[in-house]
Amino acid sequence: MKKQNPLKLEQQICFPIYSVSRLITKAYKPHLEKMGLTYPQYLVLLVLWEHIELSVNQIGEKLMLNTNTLSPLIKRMEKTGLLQRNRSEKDERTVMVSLTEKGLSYQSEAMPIPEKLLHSLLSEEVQLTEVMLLKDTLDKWITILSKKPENQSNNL
Amino acid sequence: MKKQNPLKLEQQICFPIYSVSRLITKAYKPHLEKMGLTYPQYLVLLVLWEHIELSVNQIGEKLMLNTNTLSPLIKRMEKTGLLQRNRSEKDERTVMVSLTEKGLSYQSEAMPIPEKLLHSLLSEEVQLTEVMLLKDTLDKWITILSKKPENQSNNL
DNA sequence: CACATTTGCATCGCACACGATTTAATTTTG
DNA sequence: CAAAATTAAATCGTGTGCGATGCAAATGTG
Repeated sequence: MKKQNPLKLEQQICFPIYSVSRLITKAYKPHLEKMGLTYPQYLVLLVLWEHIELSVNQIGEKLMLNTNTLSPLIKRMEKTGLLQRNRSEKDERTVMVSLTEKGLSYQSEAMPIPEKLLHSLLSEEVQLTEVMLLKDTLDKWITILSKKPENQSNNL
Repeated sequence: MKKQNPLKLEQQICFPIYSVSRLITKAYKPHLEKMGLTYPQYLVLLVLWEHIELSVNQIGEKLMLNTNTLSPLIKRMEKTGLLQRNRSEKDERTVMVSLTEKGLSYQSEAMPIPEKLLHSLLSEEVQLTEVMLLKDTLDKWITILSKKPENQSNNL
C-alpha cells in the first residue's frame, strides 16, 4: 500500500509531469512551426489575443515567467514581426507589447490546433471528463505551488 | 458546457502541465542544490541508482531524452565526480555510465526529498488519492503520446 | 528637494531540450 | 569480403528557463 522506495523513477510524480509537458510541446511543434512559432512564443500570442496591450511584467504574471526569459523571447517575436514594443509614456520603465497585423492574423490559423490535438488524444482510454479533471487538479496545484515561494525551508 | 474559445489560456490543458512541471522543478531546487544537482541530473541519478551500469542510450530511453541532451549533461556529471564514462569493450561505440562512490552516496541524502515535497503538498485540498490518480493519468498519457512520433500529421 | 529605495526591464552566465549533422564503429548485403 | 546501411555518441545552433546583476526611471522619506 505504501511506497517502498520513494526514489524509484516509476513511483515519482515529478517525472510523469516533466515528461508529459515535453511530449505536449513536441505535439504542438509540427503545427506551430508552420507559423514559425515556438511553444513559449505561442503562449505569448495566447495572452495577447486576449488583451490589446500588456506590459512585459503583465505577460510574465499570466505565464509565470520572469523578464529574464520574456525580454529576449519578446524581442525575437518583434524581429519576426509578430508584435511591437513601445515604451510607456506614463512610465518610461514600462515596455508595452501589442500585436501587429501579422500577430493578430495568426489567431485564425492557431484556433483549430488545441481542439485538433485534444481530439487526437481522446479515445476509449482517455475521456474528455478525464482531461477536464486533470486540468482542474493541475490548476489547483498551480495555486498551491505558486503560493509559497518565500517559504524556502519546506516548500514544494 | 462546450469550450467557447479554444485559444483562451485558461481553457488550455497544455499550459497547466507546462506550469506545474516548472513549479515542481522549482520546488526540488533548494533540496537539490544542496547536493549541487540540477533536476535533470537528479533524474539521471534516479535511473542509475536502479541500475549498476547503463549506456547513454539506455538512460535516454528511460528518461525519454536524446543523446544531444544527455551527452553534455552526463559529461558535466562526470566532471563533478558523480559518475564515470567508459567505452564498452564489446562495442566501441557504446559509452557505459556508472556511478562513483560519491554518486552512490547521494542516494541516502536524496531519499527523503520526494516524500518531503509530497507531504508539503498534501492537505485538505490535495489528497493522496488525487496524487495517485494524477500519476496514473499522466502515465497513460505518456504511453499514448510517445507512441506515435512518426505520425507527424495528426499527433499529439 | 536631495537621497535612498523600489520597480521594470535588460543583460549575463549556465544548463537544459531538441532538430540537424558529424564521426566512428558495427552490421547488413550483394 | 567490400561497399552500403545502420547505430551510438558527440557536436552544433537556436531557443528557452532562471538566478544574479545592472541600469534607469519612478517613488518614498526626511
